[in-house]
Amino acid sequence: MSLETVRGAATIEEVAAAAGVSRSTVSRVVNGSTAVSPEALEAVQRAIAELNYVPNRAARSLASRQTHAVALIVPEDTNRFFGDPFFAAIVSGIHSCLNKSDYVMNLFIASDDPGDKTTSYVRSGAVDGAIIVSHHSTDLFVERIANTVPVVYGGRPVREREKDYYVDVDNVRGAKDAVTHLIESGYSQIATITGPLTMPAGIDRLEGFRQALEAAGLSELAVEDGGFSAEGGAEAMRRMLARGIRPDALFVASDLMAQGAMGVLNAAGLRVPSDVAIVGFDDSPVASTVSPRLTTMRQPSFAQGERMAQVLLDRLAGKHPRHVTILETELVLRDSV
Amino acid sequence: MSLETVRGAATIEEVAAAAGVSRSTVSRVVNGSTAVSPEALEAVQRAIAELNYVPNRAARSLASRQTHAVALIVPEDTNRFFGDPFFAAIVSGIHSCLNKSDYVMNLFIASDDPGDKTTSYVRSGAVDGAIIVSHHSTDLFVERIANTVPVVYGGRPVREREKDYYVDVDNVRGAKDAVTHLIESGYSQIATITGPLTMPAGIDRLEGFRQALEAAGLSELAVEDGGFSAEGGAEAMRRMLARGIRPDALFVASDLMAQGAMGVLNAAGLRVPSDVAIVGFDDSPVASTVSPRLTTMRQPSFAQGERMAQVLLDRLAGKHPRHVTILETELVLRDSV
DNA sequence: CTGAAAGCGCTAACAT
DNA sequence: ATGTTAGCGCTTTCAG
Repeated sequence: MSLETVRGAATIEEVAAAAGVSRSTVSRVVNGSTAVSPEALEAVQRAIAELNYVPNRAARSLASRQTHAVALIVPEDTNRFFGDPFFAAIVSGIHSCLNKSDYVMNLFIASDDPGDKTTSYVRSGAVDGAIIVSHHSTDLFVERIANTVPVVYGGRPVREREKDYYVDVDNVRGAKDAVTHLIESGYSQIATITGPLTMPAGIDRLEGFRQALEAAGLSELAVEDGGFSAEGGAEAMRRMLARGIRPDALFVASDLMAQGAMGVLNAAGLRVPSDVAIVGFDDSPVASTVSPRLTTMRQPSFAQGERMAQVLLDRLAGKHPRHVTILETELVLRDSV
Repeated sequence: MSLETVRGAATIEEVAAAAGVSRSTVSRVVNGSTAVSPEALEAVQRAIAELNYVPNRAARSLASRQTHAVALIVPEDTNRFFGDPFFAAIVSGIHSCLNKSDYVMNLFIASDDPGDKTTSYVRSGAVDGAIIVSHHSTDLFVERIANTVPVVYGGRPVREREKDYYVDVDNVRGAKDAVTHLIESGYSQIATITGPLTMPAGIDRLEGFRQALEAAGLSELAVEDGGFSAEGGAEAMRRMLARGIRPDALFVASDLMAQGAMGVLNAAGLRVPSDVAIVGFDDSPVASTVSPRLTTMRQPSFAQGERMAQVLLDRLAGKHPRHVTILETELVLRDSV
């Protein structure tokens, strides 16, 4: 017994002894039960402070069947995840919300994970719930996870089910407004660089693009997939140019892709916005870094992250939050259109 | 008992029953012990597959006193952390190494918040070890964590102790080589924009700057702190210009700061490299994005992350890795000098 | 308001 | 090679 204390970790038993009460009472104090006399409370608190007691998480979790941890699961490859400011903002928001609670966050970058560590981690009871951001339609394990613990999705799930909880931005509306701005600015030869059309965000923004065009009686000049990355955006732009297509305006479904596209345009001797106007999406940090600064549709990613965490926390607390939250976007006017 | 199975989680007991063996044998199979007969192994594996058994992490951790999790602790404000490609590369490296092992990573963005969730998380036995990246001299909780579990630092710790384990790049040497390159290119009016001088990386790169100057018999023109951020770099540049200082070359201790500085230089009508040559540090993605593309000292951040994780894993496995690993940098010639 | 007792699901000696 | 036996440190009925 004293052998165990070698490692320095005081147990609830030792605290109980020091305070002259039973383990149960210490447990009540630790867990904030009101049914404790002031004297006992006082004694226990002193003992805890003296012994520098921190409850063992595994033991607590085993007994209570709760972990007070949530998984943040990102089915992307590592580079994409860490390179994309969109994720940065989402994670910040989640972290900000969780930080006010007594939950901790476990980050999983799940795609490069053939052994499916993520799924078995979740199924091992290591977390009480999960937040899943940006899953493609090809991600099979998502369902297995959703069958194991409460899940909140970032963005509309690929195959939406009635019981799904998610927080999304109004991508259709945002894209439509962005393109409408282009049209109202006098452009009519409008092409788009999309995200992957396996992702709802990619699909929805393309849909908004088309709605705006249709509402104005215009037809789409070109649609290229840029995969939501700077390099993909550059390639999409190259393909478009190679096909001899010369838009007077471009709706690019993410700022990162817009950055890539602008580089290619630049190299081709085309000026922004005089030759080609561009409106991006996200308002990520690069939007104000590139030259000319990018006019873009701002996406409230931080708020989205916060909200996702809050919805999950509410569910875990037994409350009944709304299944779907849609956040609005906002056009930020800069110099590229 | 059958009430428990409602949640669907099979226990080791159920697997044992299904396989017709004892719990111990199942445990041996799960943990890869060789002392199991082929028949038993076969039976247990089948039972595991049939019951979809995943060991409960809390129970396993409680009994074995190991968690197979490590904390990645980043004592930075969240925006800095996610905005900086340097961290992105480090974390990718860590993730890459951990992913090959059976350890999982718990990400902690430790605020200086006195509530100190991170510390108590670590002290609760939730992780077997920790990786701590980029701590300032002001971060108090670092020591408490290092006293609780094995720690590996990213970068030389502020107050280095003999027993510390860390992985760093050779900042002094790298900075010295960068500045030497400037000198050999014929520049002599050389100023620097440093990182925070509360951080070893900031201190060491300044030291290298001075060593190169001294070796060439030159004196330093100006030293401004740019705080390792783009905005800070811009401000540092503004201050320098406002003081009437006109370097012919600049050593900027991070590419992000160099980007900021270049914007200011540009706005002031100064051309790079004809008016002011610049060498950066990091070789972060922006280095090849800015115009002109930045000559910079490449830092092997991904490798650094990988190595940090490996050192920690080795320690946890009872091996005795070297306390200190220093990785070399490499000058990448582009267009800014 | 408090304590006793019974596990939570698993590992790890120790026998056999 | 396998089973038996104790716990790991905590929560949680259940009595009192």
